[in-house]
Amino acid sequence: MRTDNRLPRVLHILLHLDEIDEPVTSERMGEMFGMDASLVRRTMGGLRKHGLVTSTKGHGGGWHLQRPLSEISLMDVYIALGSPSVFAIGAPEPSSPCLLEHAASDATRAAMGAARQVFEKELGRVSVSDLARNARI
Amino acid sequence: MRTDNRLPRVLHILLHLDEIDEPVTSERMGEMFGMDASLVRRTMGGLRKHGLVTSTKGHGGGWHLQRPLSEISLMDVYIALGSPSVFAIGAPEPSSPCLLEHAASDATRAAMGAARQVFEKELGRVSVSDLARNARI
DNA sequence: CTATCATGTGACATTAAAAGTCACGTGAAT
DNA sequence: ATTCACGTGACTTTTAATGTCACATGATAG
Repeated sequence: MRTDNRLPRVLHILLHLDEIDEPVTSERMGEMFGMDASLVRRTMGGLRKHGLVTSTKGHGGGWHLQRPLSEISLMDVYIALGSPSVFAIGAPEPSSPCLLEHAASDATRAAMGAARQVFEKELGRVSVSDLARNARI
Repeated sequence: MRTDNRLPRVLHILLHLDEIDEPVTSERMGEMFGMDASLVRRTMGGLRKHGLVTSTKGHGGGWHLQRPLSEISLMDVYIALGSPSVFAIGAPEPSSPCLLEHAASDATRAAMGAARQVFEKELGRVSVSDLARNARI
């Protein structure tokens, strides 16, 4: 399985976006972060739909923040990315009515559920501006 | 990325293995669990290396448990599978010395680390025989 | 008005790792 | 000696993220 690295990448983008006053084009972001401009648009598009950023077309257009970073939690970003699945391991729906298979699936899921809760709680209590503050120390 | 379903699958196998007195061949396991016999051998081989099961060759050979299920925690099984990576999301090593990129990576990793700890703790406090007990209720 | 800039998006190519398959070597029991 | 069963290298298949390309859409400048 290939890991989904969008969360840290988007956080990085947002942190820089906050330091630039004028709108930033996808093209420029692509150069800054080593991404294809089209991929930038696609990724940022998710954030736009969730009200984190806005985009303007035409001359002088580009991306800018819609809310201050202090009002965006890492969890908001994670959700805006579509709440990608956290786990590389899984427990598929049991393929048989076998109770032992169910027990094995359930136990695996229980551990994953507990881990997921912690993951989301951690993301929820940190704002993107907290990261900027940490970086400055 | 495709999810790694080996943990629940192997737990299921171990639970059945405990209910069969004679050694079970890979061939038979393959039929029981819808796997290629070769894949069974490969998967169980990991468990053998960690002392959870043993295998015998030749007539009447096959797989059997080396320890009672009450002495095997889900964490033992997870480790025997090679401690596969838990997460489908990730934070790669920062590609630049940019402090903001580091902060973004670190925050993501911190949440993942907390989640991983909980995942492993949950696995550690459940034995495979606990699953059998749950299934019987 | 039209040329240019920039986003929006469908379609396709690439990549990475699990899962699955095949073939054959090794060793044990009859 | 034959059959059974594991052990394992090498390969193919599968799946979803990632990345790329081309072009439509809409906004601004002059």
